Amino acid sequence: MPANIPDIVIGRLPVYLRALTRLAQEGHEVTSSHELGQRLGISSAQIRKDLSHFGGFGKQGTGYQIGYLVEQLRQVLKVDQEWEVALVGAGDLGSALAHYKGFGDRGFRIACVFDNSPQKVGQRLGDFTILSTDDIEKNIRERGIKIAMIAIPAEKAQEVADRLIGAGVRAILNYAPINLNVPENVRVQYIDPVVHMQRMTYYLT
Amino acid sequence: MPANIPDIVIGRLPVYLRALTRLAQEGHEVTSSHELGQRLGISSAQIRKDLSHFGGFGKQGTGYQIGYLVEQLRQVLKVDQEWEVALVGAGDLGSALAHYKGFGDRGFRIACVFDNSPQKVGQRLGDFTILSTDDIEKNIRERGIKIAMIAIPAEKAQEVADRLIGAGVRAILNYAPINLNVPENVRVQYIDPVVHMQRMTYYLT
DNA sequence: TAGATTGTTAATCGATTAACAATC
DNA sequence: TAGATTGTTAATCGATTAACAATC
Repeated sequence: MPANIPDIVIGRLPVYLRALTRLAQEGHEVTSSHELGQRLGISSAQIRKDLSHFGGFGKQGTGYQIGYLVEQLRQVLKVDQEWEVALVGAGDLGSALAHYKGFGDRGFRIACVFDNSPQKVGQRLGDFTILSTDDIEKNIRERGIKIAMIAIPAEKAQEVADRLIGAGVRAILNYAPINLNVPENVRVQYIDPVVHMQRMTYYLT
Repeated sequence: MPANIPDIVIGRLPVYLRALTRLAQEGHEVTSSHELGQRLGISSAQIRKDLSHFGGFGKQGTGYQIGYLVEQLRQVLKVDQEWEVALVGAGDLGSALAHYKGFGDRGFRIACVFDNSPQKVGQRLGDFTILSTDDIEKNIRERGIKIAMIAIPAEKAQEVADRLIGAGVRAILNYAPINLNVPENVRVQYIDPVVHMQRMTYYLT
């Protein structure tokens, strides 16, 4: 396991993995840095450089065996296993996430769903029974869950994050439109559709 | 309007804007690059440099008037107006987006919702009547819509994107787990929860 | 062999940070 | 005035790209 890989490189690997999986679905068995780069709109040199941090996965003259490269990237990203994920928030967005079928074959499985509304606690949501947010610590700790998704209003997000982290969570996907303050051994990714759209309006005439 | 601002700078402005709005909600009237940087986990120098691309918004010794800075950033990002947004896909995720209350005061309003399922077309979804995807071109063009959200399966996403773009859309928020090929005058932002989580598992022990 | 493509090095390009004069 | 903080310059740091020997 090589050390000190730039985070920006790590950030591109899941995109490569997704594109490679799709190439495989389309029946391709081999690809090249040029082909992949063209699909993703990035340079072939960048792809080769990124991959070379982890080893030589290709062959001169022919390129990359897609199946093999997918396997290697899964290992690098540690998604050659299934991570249990906690979901906090059973509103519209939380429900959509709970029903989403796309986690399983990419390394994740929602393991429990929390909500703080007494009306919702005990109700079924897809395959889950909604648990009280009071039970976050107990459940997270017992199952050893390291990853959580936060899909609640901004006002409660920091408090919930603190509790998740206290219970052992080390990676948070935050849908609440607010920045979280977390210790440096905890990683956060943000999804806020408005932030993403505001980033594009600048370029509209 | 200054030219040639790095895109990475543009990408941070919505995050600044969100944090400033929250500071205002909390009752602050003034802030500094240090305070804002601390909240966001970035350096004060970066914030000052980023803002300085667009003008001197602060005052030595005292910092930034939050209300004024919010106003200026909204202008820079062109979200001092309300953009009409088309939503394609009325599944779980599309429904969650259609019901989301957080667009309005940040510059966006969903204007129409499309789905290709005959069962759904004509049904109500929140304030909308679901339209057939066959009518995408007509509606987008008539209303002059420039922004769209795609919340459909990967298989149909490229085709829908092509049609949206053909009808005049110039910015796409893509929730489908696939890379889109678009002309260079069209901007795309990607939201794929799995990609975001795979970016974090690398760091988990 | 001839053509293609990798992995890697060096050069270029761009972004971040440190530092400080200006000034509120 | 004294303390604080901006806007900006120069220095540092890091990422991307170009180029090519190696080799399939």
